[in-house]
Amino acid sequence: MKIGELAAATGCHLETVRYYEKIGLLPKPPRTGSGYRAYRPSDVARVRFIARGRSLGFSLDEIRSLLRLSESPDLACGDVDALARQHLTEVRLKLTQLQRMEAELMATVERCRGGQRATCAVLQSLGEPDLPTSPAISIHAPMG
Amino acid sequence: MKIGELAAATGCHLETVRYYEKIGLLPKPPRTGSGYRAYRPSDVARVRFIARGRSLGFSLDEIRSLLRLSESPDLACGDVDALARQHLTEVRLKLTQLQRMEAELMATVERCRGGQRATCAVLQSLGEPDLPTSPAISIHAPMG
DNA sequence: GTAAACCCCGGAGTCGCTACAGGGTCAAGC
DNA sequence: GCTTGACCCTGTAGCGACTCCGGGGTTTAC
Ligand SMILES: [Zn+2]
Ligand SMILES: [Zn+2]
Ligand SMILES: [Zn+2]
Ligand SMILES: [Zn+2]
Repeated sequence: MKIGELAAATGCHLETVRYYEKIGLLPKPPRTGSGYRAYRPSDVARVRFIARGRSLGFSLDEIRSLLRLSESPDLACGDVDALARQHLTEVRLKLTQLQRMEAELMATVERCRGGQRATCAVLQSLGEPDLPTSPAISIHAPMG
Repeated sequence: MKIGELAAATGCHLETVRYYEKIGLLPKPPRTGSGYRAYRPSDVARVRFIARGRSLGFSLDEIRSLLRLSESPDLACGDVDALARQHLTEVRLKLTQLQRMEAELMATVERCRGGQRATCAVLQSLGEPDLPTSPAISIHAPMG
């Protein structure tokens, strides 16, 4: 199976597949005579594992660890679970930050019901001299 | 006031201040004879405006627009509010994605109470062939 | 035979910083 | 006068996780 089919079967772009190969998340597949990558069905499973991990917010480095752990079938799953729980706390931290952000933003927007610019609550809130600035988290990062 | 004092007064790194200047968010300040940047108090307000905007999750581009809008004092605040409301919906979208992520992750982690790797619910969930992969959002981005 | 659809590679761009490397400047202490 | 250290300058490279582009080669269908 060629890279396009693999991409279609897993729902990700073929550039992404090449990227995963480049950073060592996918093994280098054999090539056809003309240099095309030739994948096997198990590669579909591996890419799907990665995609599903990403959709749970795992970083590619965490997924790399999970893949390694999944390849040694004798081990107990303690390490896997620890990694997942650790990641869950990261997610929850982000969640509370985002909730705070949403609350502040909503309060600000609600306060301003379209008057003059000079009394705009949004601008007032941004211009307030001594409000504490909580940690900035990225909302506009590209999301697949 | 020198860049270090500006940074201290606003709570951000001086590299960040230089970065804001580079991308045109801060005007180029005059220089001392030896080439040091010499800021005025109004620059503190501007950097704080940016920092507060970032802490509400606005992108630097959105903040650029907000700054421009804040500089034409005659306008009504309709555009400002529209931008803020638009951003609020972005935040809420991210929030629901993160909540979904948290719920799935928690359910998975709870299902697995540390047995054998072969029955690890986390690995099973990742290896499940036909689970839909929802959009991946970045959890591990650097956060100030 | 030729056009479309696929594949290859390498490099650059995204966002919002952060961290150097390799220098210049300034104030204080001896 | 000399050194030490804290500050400042520029320019560049790096982070994560892709995405897109240019400039080519290959395969497939009509
Ligand atoms: Zn994580
Ligand atoms: Zn307003
Ligand atoms: Zn926004
Ligand atoms: Zn487990």
